[in-house]
Amino acid sequence: MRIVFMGTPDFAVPSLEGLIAGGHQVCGVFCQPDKPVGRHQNKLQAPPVKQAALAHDIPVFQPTTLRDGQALALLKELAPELIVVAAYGRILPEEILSLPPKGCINVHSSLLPKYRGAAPIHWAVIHGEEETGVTIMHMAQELDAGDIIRQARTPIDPDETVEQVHDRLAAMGGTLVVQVVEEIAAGTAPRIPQDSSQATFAPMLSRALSPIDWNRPAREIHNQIRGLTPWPAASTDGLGGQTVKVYASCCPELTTGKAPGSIVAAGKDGIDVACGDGKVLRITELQAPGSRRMTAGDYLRGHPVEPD
RNA sequence: CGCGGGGUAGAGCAGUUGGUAGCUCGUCGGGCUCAUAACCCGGAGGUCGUAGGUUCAAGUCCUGCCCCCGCAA
Repeated sequence: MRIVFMGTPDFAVPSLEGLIAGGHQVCGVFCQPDKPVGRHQNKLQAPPVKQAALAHDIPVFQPTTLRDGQALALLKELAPELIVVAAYGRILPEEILSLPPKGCINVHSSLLPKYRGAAPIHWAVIHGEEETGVTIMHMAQELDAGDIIRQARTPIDPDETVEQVHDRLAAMGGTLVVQVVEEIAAGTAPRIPQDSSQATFAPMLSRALSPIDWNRPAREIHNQIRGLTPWPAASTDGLGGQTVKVYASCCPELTTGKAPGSIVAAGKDGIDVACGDGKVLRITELQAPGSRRMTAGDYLRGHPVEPD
């Protein structure tokens, strides 16, 4: 099938490559403009999808807006039968949604109608969900509200990080989207309306989510930590008077009578902190200001932490 | 030139006004112990990121370069 692909970050790459490997004619790729990424210089970096597209000699387009008519004209020229969108990061106007004869489909990393929005994987982990998945849907005007074509499910391990889940879902999306495109070509694709009354929203992350509230249960803090790594990362300012970012933790089945936030123990296995439910959260990987990310054991050699 | 922090032993850190390079952990050897991630004694391991400069003397002051990190994205 003749397809235009729209996507930007890592998550979208397996979908693009799946379509290419599936023998489809990807006649053009849209992604966000290159953005400065340099620390000291204003270097621009091509998004992962652009790099993948160029590696396959597919034309790449990076419009700053889809609403000035140029994007529409360009798409008419490309004349795709279908547009496939995966984490493009931009809302498609109605005139584009209605352009391709076979419509526009989207690869979304949650089990819709749950977790509509920009950061579905993160919020699923933060909320301690035991299962998530990918959804391929027809796109509608309302964000992530279109009719579902297919879903694939996967369990979330209680100690998995958002990065691990992300990579698995990206791969699943790449497989499932190819299957769906085949069904659309064959005219056998199902079309299941979402129950919008069950919808939840997963907004973009920000550093405002970072501070750890030790009054919360250990398990919830653990979910926060593994859901925010590596960015924006959970943080706490209790250690040695400085704010540290916490990248990894575990929940040993230990209880304590100490006040939430107190250091229960500090050793090479990690730093044990008392939580609101009387249980202990063990910090296993962290980062001090101006320093690099390291294990708790390494951190303790140069930053003595005494139990309270 | 977007702002700022930093590169010192295998790891993590300290090093005051320039004057013999230190701490904790690890490591090696020995001791104690039923035993141990415990304790005691002893040892090895660093051209202080790199290239120059100032100085009787530079980890420390000056300049260029490389790399890492935070903010910002």
